[in-house]
Amino acid sequence: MARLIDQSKIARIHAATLGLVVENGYGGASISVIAKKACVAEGYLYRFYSSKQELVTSLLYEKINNLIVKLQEYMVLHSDICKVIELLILELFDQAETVQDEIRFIHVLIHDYNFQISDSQREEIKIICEKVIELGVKNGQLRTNLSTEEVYTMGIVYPIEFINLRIKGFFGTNGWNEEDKQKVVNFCLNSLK
Amino acid sequence: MARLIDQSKIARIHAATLGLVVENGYGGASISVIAKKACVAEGYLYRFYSSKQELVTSLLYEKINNLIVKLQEYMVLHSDICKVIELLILELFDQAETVQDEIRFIHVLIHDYNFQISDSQREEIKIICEKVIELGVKNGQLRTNLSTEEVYTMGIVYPIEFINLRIKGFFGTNGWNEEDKQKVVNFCLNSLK
DNA sequence: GCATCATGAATGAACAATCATTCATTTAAA
DNA sequence: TTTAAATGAATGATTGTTCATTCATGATGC
Repeated sequence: MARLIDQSKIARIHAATLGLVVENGYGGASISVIAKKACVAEGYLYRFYSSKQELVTSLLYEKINNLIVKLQEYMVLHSDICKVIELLILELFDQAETVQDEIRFIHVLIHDYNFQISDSQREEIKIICEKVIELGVKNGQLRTNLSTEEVYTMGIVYPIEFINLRIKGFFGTNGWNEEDKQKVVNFCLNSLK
Repeated sequence: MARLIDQSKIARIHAATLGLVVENGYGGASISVIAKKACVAEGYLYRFYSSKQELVTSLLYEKINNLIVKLQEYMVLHSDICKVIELLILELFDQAETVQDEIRFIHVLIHDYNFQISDSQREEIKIICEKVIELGVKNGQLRTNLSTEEVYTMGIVYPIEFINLRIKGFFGTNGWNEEDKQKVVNFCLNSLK
């Protein structure tokens, strides 16, 4: 038998891809640069992915799925829908603090025209949003005429957009503190109440 | 004397660039394709721009400036700050309806890592947001503890994001009607009240 | 325990395609 | 005739991808 596949190489390719996409966008993350950063041969990733597009897409799928799973866990644990939304937003901040790249990776690719969230994930997100509305309305925590888009936008898009504004220092302020986080939570929740 | 510069060629280059960036993103809008679509020689645009980046950047600058000017006009005409915000959001919808590409062009590039709004424009936007807060608080139409980011996000980013969600048919619905537009206006205004 | 073989993990030079950019040349109007 | 507008073939760098080759190691026979 031949030697075993070195899993650390794959992990390194993943990490390098993530970092380079975040830093330079999809176009700026070329195979040769990814391979160099991962200390791996240029053609190596083609043993696992049929193309650069597939590599990045599968990575995106995974990161989004992590969020979906987290969100579903919250919904199982809490009947208080405001708590669920708060936990989700704080999770986004938390990821941005600890593994900053992951949240920016999603942010970059979600707005890139080479990509789109898979239909199944989009459907999952839609269903979750509808469940949020149903539960929130039932126990009187949310407005009755909420749309899927409003929940999605204020639960995910707004916080991610805020985080990126702060990471880029768009209005001169970099980073955030506990008060900022709570302010975002309240802002998003209020808009849905 | 030699002949005069054919202005329609420049206009065609602009239009082609806009359309292709919207359709395929910055990376997908190559010089050769732009030139082909504009029915112009490949190297022609270099008579007016020193690079592809400069061409696209100046186009972005112009489109954003149009919005800033529109917004400033609204603020001169109306002391009712809610009316100003409503007009701005309706203008975004209007542009999306009539010259769909312009609003998508901004949306694509604003999230592309090859670009950023110029410092001067960013400063202008910041100042306008602060003025909105000042006026809105003075006549009791807006909350007292509003941040620049909240005004910017709900006045511009949210509507643009909504429009793109609908253009892409993200949740299955394409386009919008008058009721949708008013709902967005109300949603954004309420979040700032 | 050691040498050998067979396997497939890993490499990286080579490929064609495409990229942005240049500039000698052509063209047409002043 | 003069001038500069306009062209588009050519350039060199870079792209994603391929595949013949190399290399490390687990299995096998002694």
